[in-house]
Amino acid sequence: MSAAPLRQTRQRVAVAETLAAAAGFSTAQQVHERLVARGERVALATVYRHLQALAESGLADVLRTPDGQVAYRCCAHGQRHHHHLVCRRCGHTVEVEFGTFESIVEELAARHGFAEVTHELELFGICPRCSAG
Amino acid sequence: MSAAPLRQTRQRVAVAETLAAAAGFSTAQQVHERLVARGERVALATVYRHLQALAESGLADVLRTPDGQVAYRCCAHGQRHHHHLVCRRCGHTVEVEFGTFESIVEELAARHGFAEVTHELELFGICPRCSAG
DNA sequence: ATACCTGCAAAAGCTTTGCACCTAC
DNA sequence: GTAGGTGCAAAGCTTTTGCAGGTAT
Repeated sequence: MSAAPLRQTRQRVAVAETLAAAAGFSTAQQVHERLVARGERVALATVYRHLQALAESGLADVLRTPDGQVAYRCCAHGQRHHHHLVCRRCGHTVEVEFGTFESIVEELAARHGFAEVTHELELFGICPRCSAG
Repeated sequence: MSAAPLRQTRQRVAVAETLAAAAGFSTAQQVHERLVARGERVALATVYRHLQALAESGLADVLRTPDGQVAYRCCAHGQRHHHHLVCRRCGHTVEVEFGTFESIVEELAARHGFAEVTHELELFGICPRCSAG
């Protein structure tokens, strides 16, 4: 019934470390590229599997890039739901929390009688660094 | 330089009508299905092309479903940016506008020095009708 | 007549899956 | 020793694209 225990493999560690080291969001492909560049040999399919696992266990955030890829980001904060401001150019990410917004969503869902409402807010822009360059 | 004039074809009308008739968001595949069911013969590729065109010209909203498909919805409101509360089960959609939110986003982007910020808020839940059933 | 549009089919991505082998426990 | 993990390759999906023929204007 409970989930099977996860094994500590070279690949699992490598994927988790690579994701953790990244500043913003990374796609499976990007994580794989970095691993290869680092000299680690990990199959792309394995990267996909680990990223999914990380997301499911709540250790990573998931979002979809505007062009449809799935991107993951190591999630330092525990349970706290938060949003992101992502630079379209360099991927630099600012983590954002604003209670005001959360409560607006709740109030809104209630007003329309919607249940089990999940919300995902994506903000894409150009960060100050890229604007300057 | 300017866009070529759009021709009034059977397919264009059929796709636009089908999208307009739908209550919530529709994917290209769904629109195509409905067309076929209605007896219209339109190629899937053509549906994709028209939906993209509708979105580009601002006549349709675009969003990505949680599983990665692109969904479109006929957009009655002109320029006004708005968001949606979408039923995960039946697709029933409520159009939502809340100025408070828009200003929060602007203030937030400014605070972090981000430029050209676009935002998309997706709310998925179970609508009252489906909850009752 | 001439752009533009359509259909078909193939290609292109990203992601998932099947299966035999491997390895942490 | 065994259950879970991995690699490889193939399949699955949605979406895009090339091209020859069709059609509004």
